[in-house]
Amino acid sequence: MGIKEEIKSKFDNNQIMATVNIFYTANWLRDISAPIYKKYGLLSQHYNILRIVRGSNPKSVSPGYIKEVMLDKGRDLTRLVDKLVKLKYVERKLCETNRRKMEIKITQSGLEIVEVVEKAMDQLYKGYKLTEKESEAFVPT
Amino acid sequence: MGIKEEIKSKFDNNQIMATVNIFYTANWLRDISAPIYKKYGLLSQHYNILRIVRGSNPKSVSPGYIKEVMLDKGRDLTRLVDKLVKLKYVERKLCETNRRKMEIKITQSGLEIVEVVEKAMDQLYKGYKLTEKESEAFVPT
DNA sequence: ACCTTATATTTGTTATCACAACATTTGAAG
DNA sequence: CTTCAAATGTTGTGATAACAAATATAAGGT
Repeated sequence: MGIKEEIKSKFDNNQIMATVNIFYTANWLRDISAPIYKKYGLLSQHYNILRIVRGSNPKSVSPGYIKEVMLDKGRDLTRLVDKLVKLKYVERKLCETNRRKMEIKITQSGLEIVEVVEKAMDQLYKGYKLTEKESEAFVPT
Repeated sequence: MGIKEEIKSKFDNNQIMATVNIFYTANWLRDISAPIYKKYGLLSQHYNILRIVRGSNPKSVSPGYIKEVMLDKGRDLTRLVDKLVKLKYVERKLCETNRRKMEIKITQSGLEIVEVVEKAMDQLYKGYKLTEKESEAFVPT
């Protein structure tokens, strides 16, 4: 195998190993995060939605918008939001001007819960270590 | 804010952004991989199990062992294996010497299917681009 | 107005996840 | 030998994921 092929093969191999490790790391992150969300009866996706809805507060947002910007594409958004409604973290009502749309708005207790979870997550993130190399490599440029 | 705090804060921030991006990347990888698995009636976890079982072939392995080494901790291993048994990709029988254990062994068609999926995944991996920096950063040293 | 197509979200269904409870077998202490 | 804790898997159950189909509204053309 010539030098070029060798480099290429090394790169392919790195790419595959990296892919595996990304899966592994993401699963690990999910597993250490889940208990925190769970403490408040949420999934990471609920938290993600709450942050999105908070981001536009006091304007309300539509499910379609949420779906667009979610980290993990919300394939079952209606029922995720159902739960947040039931927990009274968001309110949902028909849009007056376009009756196909729903308007979703975060409540006061929604705001409070996001903040609490946010702090817990910050603590968690401080507790684990990505190497600086890993962190920097994964910050989009 | 002094220079030290600034650096630390930058690092914290990088770490959080990296974390978000790992989630994002992992979800993306999952989404582009899923259709390939699906084509053969599998989930990524099934594929992961098949590769593990193949790894020990012709020796058989126990569910406990699979659980240990799986990328995504198999929380419901029995039923994941159930499906592989139903598809005739593995065989499962009681261990003679320790009747608490099960012995799981890959079949010929299991071997074939892994190889096919493996090739499809290789093709996929060649089609997308992690930067070299990303790949290298995520190869464990 | 009426028909067709596009948009926005919900619902139905099957399979899977997550977690706890259960069952069986083993090994070891008394 | 009997009893009991640990090891190993399985099963039950409610919640969620994935995907297709259904509903409802809007918009545009004729």
